[in-house]
Amino acid sequence: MTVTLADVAARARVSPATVSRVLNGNYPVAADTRERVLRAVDELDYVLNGPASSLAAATSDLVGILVNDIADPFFGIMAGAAQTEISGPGGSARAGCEKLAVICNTEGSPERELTYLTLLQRQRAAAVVLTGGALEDPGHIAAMSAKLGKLARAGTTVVLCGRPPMPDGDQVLATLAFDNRGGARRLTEHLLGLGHRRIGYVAGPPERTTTRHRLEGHRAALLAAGIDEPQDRLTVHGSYARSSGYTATVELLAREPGLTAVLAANDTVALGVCAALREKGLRIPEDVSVAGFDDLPFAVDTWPALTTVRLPLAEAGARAGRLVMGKEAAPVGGRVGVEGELVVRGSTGVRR
Amino acid sequence: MTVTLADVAARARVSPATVSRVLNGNYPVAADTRERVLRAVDELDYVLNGPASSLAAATSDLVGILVNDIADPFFGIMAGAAQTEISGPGGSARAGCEKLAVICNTEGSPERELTYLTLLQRQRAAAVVLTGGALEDPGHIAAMSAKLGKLARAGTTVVLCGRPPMPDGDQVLATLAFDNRGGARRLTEHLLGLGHRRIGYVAGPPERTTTRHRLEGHRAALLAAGIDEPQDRLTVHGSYARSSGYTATVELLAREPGLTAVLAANDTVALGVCAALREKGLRIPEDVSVAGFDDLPFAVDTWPALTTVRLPLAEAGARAGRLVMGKEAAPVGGRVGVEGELVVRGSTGVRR
DNA sequence: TACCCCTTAGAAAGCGCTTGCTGTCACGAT
DNA sequence: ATCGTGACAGCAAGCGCTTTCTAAGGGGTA
Repeated sequence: MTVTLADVAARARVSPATVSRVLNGNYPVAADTRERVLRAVDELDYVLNGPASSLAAATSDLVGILVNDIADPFFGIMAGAAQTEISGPGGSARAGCEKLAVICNTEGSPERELTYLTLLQRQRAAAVVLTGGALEDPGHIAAMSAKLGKLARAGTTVVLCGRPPMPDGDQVLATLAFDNRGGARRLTEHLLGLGHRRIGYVAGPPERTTTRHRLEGHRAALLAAGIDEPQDRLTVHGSYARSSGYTATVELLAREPGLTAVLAANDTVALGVCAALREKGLRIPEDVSVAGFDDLPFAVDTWPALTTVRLPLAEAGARAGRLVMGKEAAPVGGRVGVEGELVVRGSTGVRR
Repeated sequence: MTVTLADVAARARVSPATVSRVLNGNYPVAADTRERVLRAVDELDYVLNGPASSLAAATSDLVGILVNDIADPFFGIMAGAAQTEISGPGGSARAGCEKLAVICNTEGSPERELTYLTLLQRQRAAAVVLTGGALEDPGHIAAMSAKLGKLARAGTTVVLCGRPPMPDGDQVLATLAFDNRGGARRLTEHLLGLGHRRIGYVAGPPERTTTRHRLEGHRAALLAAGIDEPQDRLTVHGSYARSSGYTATVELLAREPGLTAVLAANDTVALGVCAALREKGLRIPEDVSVAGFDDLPFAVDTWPALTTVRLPLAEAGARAGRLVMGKEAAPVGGRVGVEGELVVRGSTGVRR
């Protein structure tokens, strides 16, 4: 029913071994033989049996990209860039041997993260890129570390992108970590420079490293400016969703009606913050300044446009893709810091 | 080096066949034997060899989801919902047999679309979901049709989501087609109802069916209202990117300074339209009304909020996932129309 | 002319799993 | 006591490919 290597071999009047070698191109085959084989492949419309090939060769051309939430452009942009780089040209010398770069959506669930890793391990994936902030839970970190270790030992290359380094980094080829602390710090300094002193902070989920790092940067800036009142009062945790920004802002305003600025966990959350403020009749930035984080594409289109910290998501994703494919040498130590750039737009202004 | 089925069998003191049956759960195995096997699996930390299993069983647990641009939430939302449904609970009775639902980013390229399909075919994928508008090119349609036919014959289930039906639909289990025509028509009628007569249209790439359908709906509404001047003058084609909306609006304004409304190919393009108008000093909606399409999450956060047509992306994606997994029976004829709902917000107003 | 080496093709042994078929055993029915 | 039957377990034959090893030819060199 389905065409096999043997069929192609018969048609080209060579042995299966020769067909395999033509297809893989890693063994000398005379030009006219190759020609004949390729013609047969074409005529029979032959498609290699991936599982059989992976079994025999003990490797596969599958590359996994794990993301927390693919509906969020933050991950979509990184994943897309990584995928382009991985399955793009130059990935490997021989034609017809493209990598199958696939995106796996963990929905932020630690279990699903591990499940996907197991599934990729089962498929003997050639490489894996993990994106997005990690969970702080020690149990999960240990489980991830163990799982990544197994993958690495089985020959799978692992790269982390936009995620803090593993405690014991030797399972991982390279880590691209965003400088969330520094970015948040610069953002808060910007606000302080505009005269703001009562600054609300809508943080992300407390169990994520990204949340903690951004919050730490924020607090460090406040502390450096001599503002050391108990900041917990002006910090509200939530999710990375827009609705979280809305709810948190209502809460913050109740706690401190004299708020003159609100910092959001990210741009999406900032949208919710703006909506809540507007609903209360507060003008942005005249009454309250607002800032986000990430600089997602829509940040420039809100009104006023969002002041934020630009993270080079596409560049980082692409670099992760190149690293994991060995197109680019891994840096010594395997760790690369990725800076965020403060982008000042209309949503922040001097304190009135 | 790596643990195999035989190792597990030895440890549990049963035959490999028994281990396989425990793992697959499709054959009676005595409770204590099963227990022993599972313990051995656990102790040895055994992970099934996917390729070997797929080869022997002639099926795999891979499910592909093709999207045009994963950085675009339009696709991210659909793909995420589909993936959740596919790899989620209830997908199959037996544990440890989750589907590996993966997203493949074609970047809108016909070649990459076919390449991914071949790659999935090579992996003997269990199912494939194709999202997003198709290309109008007859050559490509024929190639796709042929490829999908081969997949279907090889046992791969195919579902189209947010994409027009294939000309000869028997390769496909089901098609969820968005009613782009109807949505665009209602949107234009809304504008006409507000008194607008000079309506610019920023269309998407001419080679995509989505573009054509939306444009057809728009023109049908105009025609029904007795506006039959050569509409080409007020239509500009571009991409589905924000920048396209900006450029096109500049062009439209040059062609017709008396414009009182602009319809965009989608919400993202509408953002660019708004930016261009604002830059020209035109107020929205007082001077010019603007509307988008899709109702992406950010549409409510622009200022003013975007009037648009809501497409139930998550629902459609989820349904496609359920259909392709056989969790839901395919409708007779295999075709399902998905309606868009007009959502009126602040960006459209009566003509001044 | 004899020898060696290089190039290219084939034979065949797996890779690790699934599954049809063949036992084996215990039990109730005859 | 005998046989049929149902419930499990094992044997062994592949699934379609890769790759090592071996063989065959075809110059070049001495």
